[in-house]
Amino acid sequence: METNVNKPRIQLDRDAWVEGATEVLAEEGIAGLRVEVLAKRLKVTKGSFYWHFQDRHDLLRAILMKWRDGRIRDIIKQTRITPGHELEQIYHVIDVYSARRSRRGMMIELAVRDWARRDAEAAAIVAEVDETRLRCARDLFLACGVPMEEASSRCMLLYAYVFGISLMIYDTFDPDPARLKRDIADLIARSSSASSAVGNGHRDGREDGHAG
Amino acid sequence: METNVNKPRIQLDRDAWVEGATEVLAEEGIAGLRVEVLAKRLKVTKGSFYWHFQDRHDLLRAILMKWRDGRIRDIIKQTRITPGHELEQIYHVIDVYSARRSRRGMMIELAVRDWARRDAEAAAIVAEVDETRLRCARDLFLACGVPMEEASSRCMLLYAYVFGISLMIYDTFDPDPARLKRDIADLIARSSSASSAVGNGHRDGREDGHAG
DNA sequence: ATGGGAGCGTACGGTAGCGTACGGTGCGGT
DNA sequence: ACCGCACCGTACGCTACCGTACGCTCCCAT
Repeated sequence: METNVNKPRIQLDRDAWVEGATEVLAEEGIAGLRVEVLAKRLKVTKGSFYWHFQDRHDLLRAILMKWRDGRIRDIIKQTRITPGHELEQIYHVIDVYSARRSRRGMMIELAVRDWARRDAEAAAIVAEVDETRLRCARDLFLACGVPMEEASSRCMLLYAYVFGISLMIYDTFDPDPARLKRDIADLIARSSSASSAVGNGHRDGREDGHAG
Repeated sequence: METNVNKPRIQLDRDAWVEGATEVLAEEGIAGLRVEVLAKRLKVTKGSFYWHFQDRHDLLRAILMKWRDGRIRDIIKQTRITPGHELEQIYHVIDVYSARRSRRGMMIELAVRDWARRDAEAAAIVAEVDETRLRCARDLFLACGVPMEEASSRCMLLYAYVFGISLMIYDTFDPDPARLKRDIADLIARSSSASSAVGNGHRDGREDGHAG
């Protein structure tokens, strides 16, 4: 916030708390998100917390809403169709959710989804986000010429894959994880029904033909 | 509880505790698994608990080991190759992990994986289970005639999908979830490299050719 | 029948965390 | 100058939970 003040007097606002809380959520999960711990992390005491928030639940709601807004804004931005690059965009979406690409984002994602398994409010938010993401991704497949039902299946598979893969621990399974991920992306993105926009510069010479 | 004994005198053994603990784990997550809560659920006090277990951590280790053993035994059993039915078996594996088929099992699965994100011991167990499952599923693909690398990709996609899909909330996305799941299973299982064992009785007339 | 141990209950001390009450501090406005 | 408010610290009561100490009660073997 304060750019260069020497003696900061860093007044925390509500959003700073939400920001820090999201960080803790990513690291410790919803159960590890305690207000006293969070306060210590922000170098203040909970006296401050209860100035900005009515109670812990008030914070949790704020976290959820901010997360939802960010995710929805993000997916809309990244799936805004640029004609001629639809398939490329699909690969891009897969890559963006790759855990390594933004470990932090995925940790939050998983924490929120675990939270949603036992909390109706969180579940409602996740439902909103999923709905939006699925529709956006489906539109991308549709723009590739994939028929409606197949587009639905493939975008669902896409998201299930990106979340599921980051739940798995498979260090010793395959000697070439990069190849693995590329091939899986192909399985998800390359439709036999697509208007063969494959090879528009994105698939840098890997069309070695084992998939049709 | 007891079938016909009037005054039960139900002595709890270690395994009964582990069983109950796994139940709580599924419902509340690892953070919600408290020994006093568990004791209350089993209608005893924690005085009993500390007879059977050294401490809480002792219980957690027992849970992990039992889970691992069960999962490994299960996957080996379900992927024991019956010649001529390999592809069918792949579809079966996908179906078995379908959340509806065993909601309880998937809840435990997700709870353990969430646990593993912050605990090295749990992570090691999950790694073992994943390794075994992936190898078993890959062998199934190989038996279908799928080449090694593609078999690796597809079995990875298979597991990522089954876990990922149960993290999502998509009630209102597609009007026909059953079709969705069938089509996704096709995307995962049907390889263009497979020795076309498709249609051996499992795919009950759905070869309508959009993925030929 | 009885002594011992397996299994459990009771009681306790200690810590972490929630939420409240209230007092202190610095800064902007007048 | 000083007032008030936004922001924060301190102190407290309460509950949940961990782990320990110890006593009680069945059951079984001798």
